[in-house]
Amino acid sequence: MALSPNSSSLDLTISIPSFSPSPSLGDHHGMRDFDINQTPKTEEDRMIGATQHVNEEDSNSGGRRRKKLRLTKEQSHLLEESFIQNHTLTPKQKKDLATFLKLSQRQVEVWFQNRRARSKLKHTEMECEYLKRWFGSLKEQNRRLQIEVEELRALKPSSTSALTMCPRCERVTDAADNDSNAVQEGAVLSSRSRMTISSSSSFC
DNA sequence: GCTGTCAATCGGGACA
DNA sequence: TGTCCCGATTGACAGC
Repeated sequence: MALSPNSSSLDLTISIPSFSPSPSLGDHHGMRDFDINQTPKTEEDRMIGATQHVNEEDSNSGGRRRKKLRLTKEQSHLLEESFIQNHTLTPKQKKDLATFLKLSQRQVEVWFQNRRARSKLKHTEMECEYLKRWFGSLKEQNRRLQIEVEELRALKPSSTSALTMCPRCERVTDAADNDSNAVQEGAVLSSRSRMTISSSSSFC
């Protein structure tokens, strides 16, 4: 397969197996979309190709049996390349691509829709993985902090009961020592200290 | 036989 | 109102 820069004069060799249109399967109520299993009505619609084939039983069974179309490697590859460039197609791009690939515009449209869906699903799965790992690290961090808290409590049981910060000078005092006004100079507020901030009481 | 993949279908929302 | 797109689902098929 060779691609020239000018899309209108692409030099692409795609193997298109002989195409046999499906027999018309009658009126499908409420069906708005192009049905690949129906007889193509226009020249463009007749461009449906790829590996589509007709099962003779279909026309006899009476039921509408969908045939599985497999795009050729070349078709998939070119569609993929187009998708990398643009996740959505303009009507002209769609028409050109369909003509070039000898597919119907509807097939190209469907391929892009499904491709976008797969792309989104993949992205969501990656996001899920990321969030799982993040959750794991947060759990681990939480576990470490809890151990740290336990260690601090073990060091001085009375001081971890309640620390209070003076709203004016923002110094931290031990509630247990409040009566004696033992103010901790330059105490640093951190996650390691369990404290309550009182807005009404003044210590200074 | 089961399972995964993927083209096609369906119903519905958004928008010009 | 027609067209386009999306999400959910179906169904054919391939690989195991």
